[in-house]
Amino acid sequence: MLSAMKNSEVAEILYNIADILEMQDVAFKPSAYRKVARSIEALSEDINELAKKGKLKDIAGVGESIEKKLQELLTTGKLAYYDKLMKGLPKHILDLMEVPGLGPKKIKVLNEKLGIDSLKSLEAAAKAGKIRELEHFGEKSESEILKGLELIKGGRQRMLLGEALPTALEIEKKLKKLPEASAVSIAGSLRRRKETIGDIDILVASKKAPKVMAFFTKMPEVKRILAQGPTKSSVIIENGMQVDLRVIEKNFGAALQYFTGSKEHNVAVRDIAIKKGLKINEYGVFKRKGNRLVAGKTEQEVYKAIGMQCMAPELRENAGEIEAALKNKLPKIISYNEIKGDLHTHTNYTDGKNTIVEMVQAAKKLGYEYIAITDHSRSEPIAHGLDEDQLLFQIKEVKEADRKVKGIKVFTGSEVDIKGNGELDFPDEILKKLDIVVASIHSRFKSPKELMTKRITNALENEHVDIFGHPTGRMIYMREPYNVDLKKVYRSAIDNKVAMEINSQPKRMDLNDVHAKEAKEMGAKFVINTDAHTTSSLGFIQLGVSMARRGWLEKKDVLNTYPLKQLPKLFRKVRL
DNA sequence: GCCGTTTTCGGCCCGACTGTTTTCAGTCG
Repeated sequence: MLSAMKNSEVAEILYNIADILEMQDVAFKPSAYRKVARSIEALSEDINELAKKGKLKDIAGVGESIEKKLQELLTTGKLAYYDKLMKGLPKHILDLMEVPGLGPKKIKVLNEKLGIDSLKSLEAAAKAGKIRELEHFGEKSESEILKGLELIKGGRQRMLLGEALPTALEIEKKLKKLPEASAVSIAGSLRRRKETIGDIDILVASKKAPKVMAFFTKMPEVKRILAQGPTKSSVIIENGMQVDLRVIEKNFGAALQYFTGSKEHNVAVRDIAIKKGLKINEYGVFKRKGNRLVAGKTEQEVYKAIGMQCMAPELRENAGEIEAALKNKLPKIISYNEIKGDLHTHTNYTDGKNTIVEMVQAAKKLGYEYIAITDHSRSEPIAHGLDEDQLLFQIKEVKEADRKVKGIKVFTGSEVDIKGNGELDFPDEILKKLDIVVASIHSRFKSPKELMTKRITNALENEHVDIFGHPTGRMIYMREPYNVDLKKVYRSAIDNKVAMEINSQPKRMDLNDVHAKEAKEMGAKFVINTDAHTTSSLGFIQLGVSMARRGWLEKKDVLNTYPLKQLPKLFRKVRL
């Protein structure tokens, strides 16, 4: 049987088509294909589902011709048009698109003049000094190509939000101290709190751009300057991250809106502006006739000028927020200070680093009203999972900590392993002694979809389970999510009053934004937890909240935003 | 190839930076 194509695979083929057409000097079609590719990447639904419902044309940018091609691709796994385009082409030539600074046009020249058709032949030609001899290329382009090739070999990938954010905040802080800077903000995907970040974007308002640029490019952590102009500079800092700085003189709001993106969001926003006879760029909102400035000081002003509600950066992905903002129907998404407690934490009883009391005191310091101690169960030998006796012993100590540390409620709990057969790692008479039970998968990740789905729904049907921990099991860049029918899992969680976890570990961030939004639309409830193994990682909660915000979750959807005294209504075993 | 409260034909988001030119094309975000 033909295995279904993923949205990302379909998008990649469309991107490839666009690149090939551009090499052939075909006008406008490339951007048409790219637009559809971007729409498909941003879809929250499986494109195969859309195809089944005959709704491919609902995808932005899809017309008759591309609809037919998508149908062919999704039903047969092949696309004659694409094969035909690829036929006359060297097999690996599209790999060259990965080299920074090379696009379809330059690749075409390299291929025609030097016969370059792969990364390997590109490197050989560059090292032999042949590229500098080409028209419109020079020594500099040649050495940039070699640097680019090194970068690809190093496999530099996007960094995790949890890694990029602290670095960016440091740099932002330094820039804020400059007397020449009247406003400073992180922008780009980092401001939108995407789970992975390509590079750090920072925006500064200043009338003395050269001074700001000089300070920025001379910061001690700068290792290499990639570009430096009067309004834009790019550097690589010592930990390998790329940081881009933009300086603008005025209308900070317009610039911030522009550089926050996403690109898809901005294209859609500009489209609306055009229809209203307006033009939006980083300098402001202008009347198309006469070029008169009508807005730009703040982001609110920019959105208002085109008849939209202003929305949090986390929502700007062209995933429905534009339509909602036009109708004044944006959700009131959860704020960063509304979490009242953490319901998934570990201690040195298992693989955590701190004692129960240390964890409790750290939670109190964050202003929490409650915390649950949920160490691993016995099936987790790697994490030194507790057996029944050890757990019973720990329960006593947790209760003691609850009495000892005033001003915060400490719940007993466990992160119970869901075994291969869907049974839980502790019997019911143990589970019912606990206030909070988090059920999670830690083994047999490769179970087939049906089995995995059944395994999970079985576990969620146990009346003692409160939370389904890190629901997809993915680890960013390290482990794919397990194969599971998530809709059935959400349904089971809703029916059994189990909350879906948004796990805030930087590598997990699980559920992610798209899944959380889907689950919410079906009626699921959530908890945002850190799964902290140290006192300091309780701070990861901010990452989980950002994921929830990106998933359009509101305060009422997230159970650990409720005050302590309401918890017995929300969780079955919690007693105060 | 797509799309329509400027249009069913004739437009397509837009500006900065780079390297190569000597006024600009390509790339990037």
